[in-house]
Amino acid sequence: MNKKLVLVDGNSIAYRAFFALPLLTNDQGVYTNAVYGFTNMLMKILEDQEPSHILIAFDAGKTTFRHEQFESYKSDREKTPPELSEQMPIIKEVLQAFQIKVTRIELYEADDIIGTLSKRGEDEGFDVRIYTGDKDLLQLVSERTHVAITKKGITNVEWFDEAHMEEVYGIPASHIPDMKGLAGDSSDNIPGIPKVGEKTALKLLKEFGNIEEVLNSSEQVSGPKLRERLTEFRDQALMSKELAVIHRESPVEESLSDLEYTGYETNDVRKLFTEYGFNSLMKHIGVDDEEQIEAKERALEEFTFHHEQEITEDMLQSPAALVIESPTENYHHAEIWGLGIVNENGSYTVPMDVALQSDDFKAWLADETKEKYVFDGKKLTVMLGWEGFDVRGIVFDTLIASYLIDPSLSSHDLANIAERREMTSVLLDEEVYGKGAKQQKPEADALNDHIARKTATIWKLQPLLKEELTTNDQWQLFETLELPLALVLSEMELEGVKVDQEQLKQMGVELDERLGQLERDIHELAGEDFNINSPKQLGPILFEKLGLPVIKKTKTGYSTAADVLEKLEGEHDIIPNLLHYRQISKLRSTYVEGLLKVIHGKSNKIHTRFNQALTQTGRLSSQDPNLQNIPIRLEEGRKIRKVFVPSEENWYILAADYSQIELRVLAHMSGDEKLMEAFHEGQDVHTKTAMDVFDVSKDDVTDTMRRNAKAVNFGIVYGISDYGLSQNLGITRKEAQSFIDKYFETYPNVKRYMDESIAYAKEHGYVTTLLKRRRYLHDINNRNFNLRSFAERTAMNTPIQGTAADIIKKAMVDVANTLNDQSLKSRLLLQVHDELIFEVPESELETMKQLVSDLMSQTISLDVPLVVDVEFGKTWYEAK
DNA sequence: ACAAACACGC
DNA sequence: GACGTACGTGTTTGTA
Repeated sequence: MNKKLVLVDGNSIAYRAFFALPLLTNDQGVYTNAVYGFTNMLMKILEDQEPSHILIAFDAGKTTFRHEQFESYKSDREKTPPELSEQMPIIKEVLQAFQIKVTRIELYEADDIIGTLSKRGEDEGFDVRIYTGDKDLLQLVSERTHVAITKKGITNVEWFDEAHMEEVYGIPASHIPDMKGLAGDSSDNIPGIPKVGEKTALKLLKEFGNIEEVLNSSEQVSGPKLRERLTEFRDQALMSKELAVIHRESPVEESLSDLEYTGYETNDVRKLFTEYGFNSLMKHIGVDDEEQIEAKERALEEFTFHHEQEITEDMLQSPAALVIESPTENYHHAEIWGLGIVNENGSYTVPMDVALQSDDFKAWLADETKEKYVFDGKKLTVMLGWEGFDVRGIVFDTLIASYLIDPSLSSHDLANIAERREMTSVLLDEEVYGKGAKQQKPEADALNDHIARKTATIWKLQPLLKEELTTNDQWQLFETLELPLALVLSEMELEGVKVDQEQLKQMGVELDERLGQLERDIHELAGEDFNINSPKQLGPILFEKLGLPVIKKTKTGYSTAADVLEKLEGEHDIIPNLLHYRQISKLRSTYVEGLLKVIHGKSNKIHTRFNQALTQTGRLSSQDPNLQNIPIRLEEGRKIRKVFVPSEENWYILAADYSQIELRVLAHMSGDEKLMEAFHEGQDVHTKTAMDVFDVSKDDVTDTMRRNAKAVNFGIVYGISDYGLSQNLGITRKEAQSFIDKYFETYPNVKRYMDESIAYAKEHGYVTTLLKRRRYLHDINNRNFNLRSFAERTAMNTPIQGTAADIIKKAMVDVANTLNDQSLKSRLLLQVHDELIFEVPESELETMKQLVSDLMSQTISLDVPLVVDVEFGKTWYEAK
């Protein structure tokens, strides 16, 4: 048998895993990110190496024999964060479950254990493979011993054998301590020689051999300063080298035969993975999805329900939990599988065709006084809407409740919502039905069981979630804003938007022609045919064949993104053609073909779906198709809007948008007089910002000043960093930072408000909007600068963007109610973050212009006016 | 089936 | 000492 000894630097890998992953916790709130990363790495090692022998070495306590030589050894090292220390025992548990030997020795480091065992291994004819993040261990590389150094991420490593050592360092492995002796190592607080870094050290060693020879030949070294330092710090260098030498005769008790690896018990590992929530790792230990689900099914609570072949009086009570089951993601094309009702009388399922034929059921659905608890009422309402049913009386929606309680949760599936509240009453749809191509309808009994469980879960969750909302002071937000909005959105989605299909096709033909011409030109300019849509093919052509300067690289090669191409505009005729090609290509695929694909067969309209429970800020999103990113900035793209037309003769498209709503919200929430002034006086806010920031009069504001001011305003609203701003303006980070500083000097109350937001977040762990929407910022006190900075920017930005979202949502509810109350025919069709799109009969145009503008600007009262611009036209394009 | 690169809106 | 930088959706390519 192949003798292969794998030695792992446990502390190093744990550290790496901890910092590479966000601070995950399992459902008990135990931190698990380092355990997860470590386990992932461990399994990769076992898979890749199939070791015959393996050991994980850990450091012992704080002091080691090296401290006797040099007391400040590793003294500057930051203390291990408690969030990581807590995880070390769990890592040991994992290793135990995997039946892998672990060791540590007092006064020695993991390095020394590894050094000793690798030597013993080599002597006994083993191939040795070492995993670590610490380059010190490279000194052990030999013909039989290879070292893997962790790179970006956790499971990525760079392998060093003798040849690769030569390539990278140009010195033999055994001279790594010599290098440390000269260059030192700030992370271990090894001093080395001041001002000598890795580069210099390598140069010297390549020239003279080892450290002693370098020091002895110091008079031959070029550079007088360096020569002096070599003499002056001679002893320090020698001591540094000694510190870096790994001890290869440490008192390791384990013999090699103790380290023999015979594998693990799947069950032990599975138990542990379940405990810590490592479901994604299950498949790596040969526990497949079905086994997992079976295990879960066995764990489900006992549950009984009645499957009936007719709708009965017992079912149509109030309140009741209601499930209309459909596996179809896009509910405009839903296949309905069944119906579940749970109320005081019990739990029922009924075949859907039976329910659809029942007038009693239809009346119950449409009866506002019959209170219904649901999961995703919008989906339910739209699905039944397509079937000609009206749904009223939804008074609780578990999806929306879960979203409001914590939008940051990665999943608001019913099973997850329940699981978080210690309920084991239901499985995920995916677990029952399978996913993707493997999805299939189960046997009737299993299907009805699942439907009944879902319905019962909603029933049981309702009081819990209501309590949580109340505790969070979010009940009003839920009841008067989000829940009514869900109904408004369902009407918008069901109504759909009419598009001029013929015109869209015509645009497709024209774009095709232009694309063909551009393609020919580009191929000619490149001197060869290639796939222009492939950055992988385009990169080498631009930056190798045509020799254009490389501005930016991506993970996988050259960046060919628009901002890069724009910098190359003057360099080659191919560039403008490429930019144009990209633009046209986007229009054709996403907008022309994309929209044609989603015209609904039954209505000949486009029916998007708004996701009301997704964004972290409270905004909506739109999909299938996304009607919130229809082109507007460039004229060519904007023409797409011409195909969006009213669905009836002599009607108009009316667009009403809030002017600068986020900045107005900021002015209101911060109470900054200077910023409020701009809005009270009805000035152009970017010009006003430029005047204030650059301290000039209105006439002296240059285009550049206004552009900079606008970018800073933009940055404030979106919470971008100095880096983001610098990218936007094509300036350095320093310059961007100084703009931001100036902005805060100019608007001190904005600064104060931002600081208060951060302080609030640090104290409470979340920030809120005007209407009590919440966003938790888990990294707000993180030691990692970037994560913390990001959380801080989010703390500043979310109350602003989120409040703007609150406002337009409230306006939507107001508008929908008023249209209804006044029996107007006009219909709300779309929302695009700060604007509402309607279709309006000619006879209502004047009424609507006034009404919509008034309702939107008065839906909430701020200390600055909310200004609404209203436009209309025969198409969306003309409503500008 | 999934990731990467790119581009559109706010 | 480096982390990776507003959010969301959709398209295409290219690989597993």
